[in-house]
Amino acid sequence: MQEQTERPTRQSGGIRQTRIQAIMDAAEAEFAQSGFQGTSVQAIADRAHIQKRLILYYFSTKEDLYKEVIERIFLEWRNLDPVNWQGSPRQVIASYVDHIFQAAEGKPHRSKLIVAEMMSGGQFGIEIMRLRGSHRILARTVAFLEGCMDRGQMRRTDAVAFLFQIWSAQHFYVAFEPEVGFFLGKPRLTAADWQRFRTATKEFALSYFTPPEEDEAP
Amino acid sequence: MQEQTERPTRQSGGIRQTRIQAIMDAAEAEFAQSGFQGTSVQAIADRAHIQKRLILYYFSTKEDLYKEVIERIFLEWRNLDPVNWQGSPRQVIASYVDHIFQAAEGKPHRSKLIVAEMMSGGQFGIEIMRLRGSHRILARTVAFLEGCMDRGQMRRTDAVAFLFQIWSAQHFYVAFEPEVGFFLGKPRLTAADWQRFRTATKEFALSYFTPPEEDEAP
DNA sequence: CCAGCAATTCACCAATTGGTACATTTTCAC
DNA sequence: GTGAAAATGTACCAATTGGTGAATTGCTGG
Repeated sequence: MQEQTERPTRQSGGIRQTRIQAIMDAAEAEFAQSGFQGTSVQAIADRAHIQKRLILYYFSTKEDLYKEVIERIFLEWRNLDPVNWQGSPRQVIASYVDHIFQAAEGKPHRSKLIVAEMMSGGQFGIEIMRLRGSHRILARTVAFLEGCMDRGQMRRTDAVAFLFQIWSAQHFYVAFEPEVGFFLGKPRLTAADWQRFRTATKEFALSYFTPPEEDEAP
Repeated sequence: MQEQTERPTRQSGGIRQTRIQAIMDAAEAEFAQSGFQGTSVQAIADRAHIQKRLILYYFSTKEDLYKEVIERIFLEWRNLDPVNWQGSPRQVIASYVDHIFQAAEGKPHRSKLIVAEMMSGGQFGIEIMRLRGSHRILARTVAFLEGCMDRGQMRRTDAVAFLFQIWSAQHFYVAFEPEVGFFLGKPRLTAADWQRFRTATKEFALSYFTPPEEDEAP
């Protein structure tokens, strides 16, 4: 990835990075709401309280901005992925679910933007995943799960589908917040609601594993 | 709603219904791909091989068309919802999962469009659900599940979250087809892939229920 | 203090947007 | 057939789209 190969390359004060971050934050929210085609540069400018021209100064095209926003998301997601893999399988999975739900609750835009990107074909997102070798992350996690199965710690099942089931729950609660809220009779989900569904998802995932030892803390 | 209170109200030949269906089909696909804001009337016209003017003749505004497309989706979904509720709980749930996955696989646009609508706030979709009293469908299904729990046929759990888990899987495979395909090393999901994930989702759902009687066919 | 570059603003472009006015052609009950 | 409504085509509208040129402001090192 070309970190420094921006437009006006030189060394730069903090202003540059500040602006870029502000623009990308605003773009993330707008793209998440209306997708790439549905988002105008003007809308991003309005949200960032900035001149439209400035956006096209820092990012030469709307597409460039979009790509960099997506790239940033995948970059951040990578960090919270394997969750160290320490502790018992149950602890690892519980921690994994907690982490991705926490990320989704804290920055719902990120999750929504990826959903929008995939729904419109996912060409940019897939390209980045390809470059990053994202399939390795999945392969590693699947290997971990199948190891658990081999050792009799986990009920045998389709490991890939098992992972997708967890991912899908996270994306669902973010993307369908209005609908979930409607069914719950409230306009927005509260922290308690999020905890409820995170717990339920964790319970589902853990139901595949053999019960904990007596000396293991919940 | 007002079925006949269209624009040119009179009785009308088959041409009218044919055109309207063609327009709505094209609109469904375009809206699903790019959302409401991101879809131009021209794009819909191109896909339907029709003049743009004609779309605004049958539907006075883009928003009208959008609303009617959404309404049609909810209308069709309602039909395949309760699945008669006949047979053992296991059979009912298995049939339920089969039906919604079959619907998603057959008409992925419908599912994607609802996702897009919810991500952009869901104002139109929620309004329609409110008018239709969609919460009743959920309540009825939840009651069914809790009845199963009371009778000891199902492991006790959060019934609402259980249902959401099934819904989320369906939406996930539709919306994330490019990503799922990437992980599977293929551009698009085959019928076999769909069957794989449908089976996995069914297996997950059924794992909450007590094992079948010996005399029950799988 | 000022040269030089980064940051910002103003004005503008052609193309496209959703939508309309109006003329013309098809359709169809009588 | 005929008349009237429905369906379609042509031309157009003001507003917005992504993007550019060039001038202006602000900052910082020498």
